[in-house]
Amino acid sequence: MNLKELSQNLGLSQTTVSRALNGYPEVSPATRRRVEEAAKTFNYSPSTRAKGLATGQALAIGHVIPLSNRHEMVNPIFGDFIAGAGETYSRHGYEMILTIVDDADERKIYEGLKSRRAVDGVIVHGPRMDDPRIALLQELGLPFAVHGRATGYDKPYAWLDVNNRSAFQRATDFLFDLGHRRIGLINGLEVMDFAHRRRAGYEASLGAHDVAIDPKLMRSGEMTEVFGYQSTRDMLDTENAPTAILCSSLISALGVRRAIEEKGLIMGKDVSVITHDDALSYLQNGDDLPIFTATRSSVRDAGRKLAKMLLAAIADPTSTPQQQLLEAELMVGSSTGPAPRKD
Amino acid sequence: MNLKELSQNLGLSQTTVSRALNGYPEVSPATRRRVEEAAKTFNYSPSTRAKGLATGQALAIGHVIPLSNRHEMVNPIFGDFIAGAGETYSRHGYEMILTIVDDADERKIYEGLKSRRAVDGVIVHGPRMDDPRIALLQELGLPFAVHGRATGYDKPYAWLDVNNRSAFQRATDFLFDLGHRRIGLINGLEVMDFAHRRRAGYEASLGAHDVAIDPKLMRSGEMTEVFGYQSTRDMLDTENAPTAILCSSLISALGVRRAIEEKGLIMGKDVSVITHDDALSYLQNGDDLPIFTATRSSVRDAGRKLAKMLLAAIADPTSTPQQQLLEAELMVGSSTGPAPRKD
DNA sequence: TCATTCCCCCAAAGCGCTTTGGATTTCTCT
DNA sequence: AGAGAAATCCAAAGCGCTTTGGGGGAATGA
Repeated sequence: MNLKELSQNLGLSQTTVSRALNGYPEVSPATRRRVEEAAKTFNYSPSTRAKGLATGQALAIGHVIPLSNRHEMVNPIFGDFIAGAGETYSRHGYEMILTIVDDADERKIYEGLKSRRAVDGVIVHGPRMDDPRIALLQELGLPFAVHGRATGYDKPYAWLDVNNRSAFQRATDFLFDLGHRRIGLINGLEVMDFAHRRRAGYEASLGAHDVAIDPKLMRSGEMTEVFGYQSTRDMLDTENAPTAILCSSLISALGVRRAIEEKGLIMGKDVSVITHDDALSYLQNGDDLPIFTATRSSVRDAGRKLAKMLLAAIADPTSTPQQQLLEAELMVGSSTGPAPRKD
Repeated sequence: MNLKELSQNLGLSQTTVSRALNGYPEVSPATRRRVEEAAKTFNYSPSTRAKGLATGQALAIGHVIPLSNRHEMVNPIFGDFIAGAGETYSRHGYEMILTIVDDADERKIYEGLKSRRAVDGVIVHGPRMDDPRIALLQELGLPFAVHGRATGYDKPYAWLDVNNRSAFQRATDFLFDLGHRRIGLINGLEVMDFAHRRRAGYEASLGAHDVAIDPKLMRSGEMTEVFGYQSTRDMLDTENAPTAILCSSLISALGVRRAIEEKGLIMGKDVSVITHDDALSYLQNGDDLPIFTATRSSVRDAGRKLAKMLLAAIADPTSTPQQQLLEAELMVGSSTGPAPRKD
């Protein structure tokens, strides 16, 4: 069923039917009702492509997901983020177009998206330090919004980020308050902007407490369970082992716990652990009371908000770019406790 | 830059330029080269929408992701599957359109996709027992391919599935061979077809070894870490505790291990564990040598294959539906060992 | 040389929608 | 009742592409 058939069926012109369906005022309420009912019974909805051609809009948002640098790792965050964003899109009649690329082809992908007029805007995932994509998109004139920020790029652009720095600073402060002085950091890849900021927060707290930064207590890598495990095991094996560990992801935190328990130590007593928790639907931090003390911020919620932001920017291209900094909440669980006294 | 401008620029008609770019024979090699170069320098690529309108194709595949029944859980599999499928699509010039829905709205979504002519076909994720979507899609005449199968629907349709039944039967057999007789099953939600089949395999093996099915040894739920942990803890607390556990996901397996170790038992010695492993990029089962003994099948690879299958079905709608059953490989790790002797 | 076949190329129609610029009809007011 | 304003509706153009149905020129064969 297309517009033509529907309008013939109703004995109206295509113009009138189109207007009735799109809420234009030049149509009597009676006619509008009639049209809407017919559309429903015939199960008519306008062809996205034709509509897009006519209006010059794509009614679609692109998500370009980078495969983490040659590690072939798909960001585990991504499913939940998408779920959040998708909600917003469908409420506004937009479609979500996904592209998975390895970093090398990114430029081509964005250019293609632009020149094919396939999307009205894009969400940038996983910004890295000095990420070239932001300049590229600005140059292309393709509306965009970034999940995170890119240190090193200073012109204004739309982004939404968790305050990673303050979250990790606060978490570290919390450990100091508990009496810990040797605190390890198991971080994500530090080319990723978020990891860089987390480390900055961690180091700021160390500085504020007059504790020297010890490279032996810092690890950076893809945040897998195994990575958390190995890093922790190695740190605990050193002679001046940390009494607390800060960890960048719940997945690696599972590995951290494993290493601790394998050593016969008790998490929350011998070694304290704080992790960041993205509130992923398939990786809950305990049922009601959290297992891990965590800095928590829902990535799904971030998806919802960032999508809304991008749609607003598309609707009014002249507006100044929105920026939103979410504060993570510190949830105290059973993985932290007072530093063990040296005997 | 659009076709018209490009052709004027070249002093050719739109027809010729279009033909040159699409590989039609009625164009001299010299002209073709000239056109291709111009297209490259002007960064021209045809508008997807216009092309779609003209050809009647959408050049897009829809993925409709169900939010797991009122649990709001995004399938953790999904990121890796999509990554695999995306590869195939982009190689064939297709776009991937994602829609996230909760089960109630599914029908509307598929109807909308069809009537808006937004996609040329869809991938069905997470089929459940007697899944109504398959009949619906067949009725709508929208090409589709299923990741998994739906028990209870008997007409032929395109699918790709892991042989879950044989995998779990084999895994259970393996445990019997090691001398285990009390074997627990920690399964996914049994409305999901895959979980049903896994259970069937498990039960078949029990039957073949003359061991009665004990409901106390079987759990079914969303496969989170916490679920694995609690189920295992509960089972180990009973007086006739299992000496081996079969688990449906690596995530829950982490919880299984935690429960075992918390009890002061050793995995692979006191309690053996076999898990299914989807080879997710962010959840590797050890680095080189696997930690868990596992039935392994790459979900990313499944994505690649199923996408290819769907594209083939779209290219030739008259062909009979392809079906592909992948065998999971049993990888022996350190989580299994001979059954402890009763003293 | 002329007719025939290829080779290249083109004008124009059509895909399904929105939107501009009227054309009718119905109201409203004097 | 008659004129101007409102209220409804319509025909046709246009979005950017593909594709049908030729058309003219060069090459080929007799």
